[in-house]
Amino acid sequence: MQLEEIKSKFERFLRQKGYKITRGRFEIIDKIADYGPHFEIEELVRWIANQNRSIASRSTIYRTVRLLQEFGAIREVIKLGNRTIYEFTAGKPHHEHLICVQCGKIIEFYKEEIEELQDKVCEEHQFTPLNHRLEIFGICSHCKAKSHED
Amino acid sequence: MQLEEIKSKFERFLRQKGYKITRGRFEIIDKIADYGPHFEIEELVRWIANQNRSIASRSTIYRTVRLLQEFGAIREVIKLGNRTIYEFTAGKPHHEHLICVQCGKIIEFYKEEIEELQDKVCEEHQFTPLNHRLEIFGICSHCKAKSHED
DNA sequence: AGCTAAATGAATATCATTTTCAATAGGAGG
DNA sequence: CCTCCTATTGAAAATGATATTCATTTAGCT
Ligand SMILES: [Mn+2]
Ligand SMILES: [Mn+2]
Ligand SMILES: [Zn+2]
Ligand SMILES: [Zn+2]
Repeated sequence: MQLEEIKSKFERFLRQKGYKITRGRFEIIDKIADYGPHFEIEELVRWIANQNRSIASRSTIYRTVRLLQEFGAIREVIKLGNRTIYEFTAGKPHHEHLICVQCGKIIEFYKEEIEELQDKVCEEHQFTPLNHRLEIFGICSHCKAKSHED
Repeated sequence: MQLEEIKSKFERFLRQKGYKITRGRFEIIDKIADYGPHFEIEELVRWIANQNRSIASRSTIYRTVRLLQEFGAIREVIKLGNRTIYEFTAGKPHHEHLICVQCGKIIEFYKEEIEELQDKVCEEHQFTPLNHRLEIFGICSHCKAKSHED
């Protein structure tokens, strides 16, 4: 289980930054890990609020997600309309996404060659890449099949 | 000059949809074409408002940008924070972007091989791609040089 | 235990974008 | 050219995600 490892690294991160170790922050990490691979903050806020014991307010959840991004355990992966979908990168290898615009399904993929070509492009432009995001929007096989039914 | 061509195709599009041909819509196209390759709507609204004769209200500008997206002359190319950067695709070939997180500079590029690999990935997942966006965030050569000065 | 700065929650603000609604203007038909 | 119907427009208000404010609480040091 690497969740504990991430939490202890996060603890070190907080200490080093002079931030405090609070129960709320670690409970939010647990909830995010429980929630699933991809989430929207509002969705998470509602999900947490619907549980017996509310562990943190909306403000704290937003603040903690920001902190976890700074730390590097969370990244923004899809931006569509006014929605931002995050993911808990927690030891997961880097990857990109196919997003079904019909049903919202998210498929993950990784193509080494695409990554290499990106580095090549950056070199050609003397550009120092920090991060990137490749979003492919389209129709998943399930939705495709369904639309042929009628 | 293909701007005129685009406008006449847009006119056909409007007619076909049962929409009306209004002066405002075409003046907004002219302004967008004048403005530059990439724009944010609020920026455009302010820019248009600062000109002698105001050609359209904020609402109409938003509505027209949406219409032009539907028509296919404009696409969302970068989403960073709460900012959306659009571009007038007006006959321009498809491309992706490098975005300097320091100065905001946008560099365009196109790599045929990346496009092909994307199609391959989609096939592998029986996914029908409609459109995609590859954003590479980093530091441009100019900002890099500047940060080495001190 | 006592002190101080950081964290928290609730309410409020912000910012981009959308919607509402009353007034106006295309454009089809006469 | 006139009339009527409907789409469009502008201004203001609403929305929705996220950020900020501020009074209160808490972590962590002495
Ligand atoms: Mn993912
Ligand atoms: Mn571009
Ligand atoms: Zn689907
Ligand atoms: Zn730069």
